[in-house]
Formats: sequence, C-alpha cells, structure tokens
Amino acid sequence: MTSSVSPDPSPGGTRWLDAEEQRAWRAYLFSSLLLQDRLDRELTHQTGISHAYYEILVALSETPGRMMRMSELADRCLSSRSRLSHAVSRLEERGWVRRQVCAEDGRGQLAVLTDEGFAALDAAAHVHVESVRTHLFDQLSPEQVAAIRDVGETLLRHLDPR
Amino acid sequence: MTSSVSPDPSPGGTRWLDAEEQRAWRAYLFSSLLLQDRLDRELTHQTGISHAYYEILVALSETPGRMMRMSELADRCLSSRSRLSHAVSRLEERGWVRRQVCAEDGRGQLAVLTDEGFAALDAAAHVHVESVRTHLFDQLSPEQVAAIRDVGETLLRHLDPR
DNA sequence: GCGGAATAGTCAAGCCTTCAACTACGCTCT
DNA sequence: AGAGCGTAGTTGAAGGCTTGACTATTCCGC
Repeated sequence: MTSSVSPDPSPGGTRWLDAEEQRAWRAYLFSSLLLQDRLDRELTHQTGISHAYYEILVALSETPGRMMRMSELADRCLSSRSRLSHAVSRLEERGWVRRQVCAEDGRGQLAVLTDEGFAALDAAAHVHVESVRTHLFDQLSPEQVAAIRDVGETLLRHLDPR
Repeated sequence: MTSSVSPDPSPGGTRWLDAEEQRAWRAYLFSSLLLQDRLDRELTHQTGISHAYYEILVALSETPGRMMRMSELADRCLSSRSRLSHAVSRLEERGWVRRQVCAEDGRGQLAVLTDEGFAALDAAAHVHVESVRTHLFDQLSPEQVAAIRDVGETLLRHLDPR
C-alpha cells in the first residue's frame, strides 16, 4: 500500500498492490470521498438536510403509502438499526416523519412520511439532483457512466448479495 | 431523483435524472459506500486503526523524514485542520506520532511518525491491502480497473484541481 | 519598524454514530 | 398454556467530527 512499507515477495504473503493498482485505488477512493463530501455539503448548506436524512425521506417517498418498517428502511439506507432509530427521532422532531405501530406485527414500527416531510424532500430533490448532475454526469462521457454502473453493480453483487 | 417527486419538464428547470442515470448513480453510490464501510470495519476490527488514522500514518510514512506540516497532512488526507488536529492528538497518545515545532515557520507544527507508529502501520498495511484486494481487485476485470482509474482521475480533476 | 491582513493551529459546544444493554413481542415445541 | 428463543426496535453512554471562535505568528506595504 505504501512504498515505504516494504513489499513481501514471499509466496503466501500479502498480495501487495503494484504502482498501477495503487493509482487506480487512490483515484477511485479519493474521488468517491470528495464527491460524497461535496454533495453532502451542498445539500446540507442549501436545504438543512444531510444526505443521510435525504436518503431516508427518498426511501419513504418511493413506497406505497409513504411508509416503511424501520428495519427495512435501515437496510435500504445502509444504516444500522440504532442509527436509523436516532435519525427518525430527529426527523420526527422536525415533523417530517411520524412513527406508527405496525398492525401485522406488534413488535414493529412504521416510519411514515408526513406531507411536510414530502414537501421538504421535494425542495431538497431539486438541489441534490442539480449537484449530482454538475459534479458527476456533466463530467463523464456516456461510456464512463456505463462503466461506473457496471463496476457498481459488480461490487454490489459481492458486497451486498441479496 | 425519486419517482414520487415529480419531474419538472419546464425548460430551465431542474435537470432530473432519467431511469438509466438513476441506476448508474445508485449503483455507484451504494457500492462505494459499502466498500468504504467494509474496508474501514475490517481494518478497525483487526488492527484497532480506523481508515482515517491509517491514511495519516501512510501519508507520513511516504515523506522524507516521515514528517509533514499539519496543513499539508490535512490536505493529503482530505481532512479539515480541526479534524486532523484532533486525530494527531489521539495518535500522539498512542505514541505513534509526535508534534514538533517547525523551524522555518514559527506558526507551524510538524507531525512526525515515530518508530512505534511505523511498526503499527506496517502491521496494519498487510490487513488493509488484503481487504482492498479481496473486495475490489479480485472482483474486477482489468478493463474495469482501468475504468475506475479513468473515472476517478476525471472526477478528481473536477473536484480537486490543484 | 509597524499596523493590518492573512495563515497555522487549537479548543469548546453540539450533533452524529457506535456499541452494548434492554424491553417487548411472536413463534414453536411440549 | 408456558418456557425458551429469536426478532424488532429503542435507549444511553462514549467517542469522533464539524463549526466557529480564538491565539499566536508571519507577511506585506508604508
């Protein structure tokens, strides 16, 4: 990984990255970090909604009845249950989401998007989509867009096989 | 961005993503989030060093004298100055880094990697490289690796023009 | 030299995330 | 029915990150 930490040529040892691989890895890592950071900042500063909260609102908005079980929502948002529970509590304080006990399963809770929440999402979506276009799609050729989709789906099959 | 938030067909309005673009964006976003999460967890659990701290140690190890100005280190690690200052304080407590006043600029501080820090990095590097290989390079064809490098460098030129 | 602006870094408050309990409910076997 | 176990979700404490204010030092034009 580093040039100072010496490679181990012994068979069975660590499979170090060569110079080309390091370049690819760093370009990929740094660019994705910077992109996420930029998108999150623009969204947060212009709308007061972090990307994490935005993802929760989007997930709810796409569902029939605009409601979803807490666990399902956590999975959808790549979030732990605890994290989601805290986040929903904050969104509840803003009046954008409310909790509702689940009829079929007494253990369960449903997170429900309110009309105020939907309106907030609607406003934020304009800002966010414009950011994604400016910093991602406007920068890439159609071939590059196809490539990130291909690589993304390949990695998802490995990292998150459903 | 969402199918529920209705597209705006008016000229000059928000340039919404079509279905294909959404697919590409989500695959890219979720895969990069999951990959970072996985790598960070494996590194943290197996070595006690988070990826953020690892990057700091790597940056220092690659420099002549294994030392770097705080600001330069912050830039290199995509970190704010405040965050880096906190992180270096923690690394100091572990005995892996020490601070040293900068000779040329009385305002400045140098972060210096200690021998203990180098040893810790050396151990962590094996774990981390193996993770990167398992979850990234082993999953991708040479063409896909070339693609992530190409896209990464393209985005870096836009997001971080030096 | 000296006053003002810029730069380097630290610090404190507040929010977010994680981890490890903990409560409550449902399912199954007897 | 009820014991035992697994699942759903919440909570609180601990620690990390961000923001903005603050100190100290250097640079620059007069």
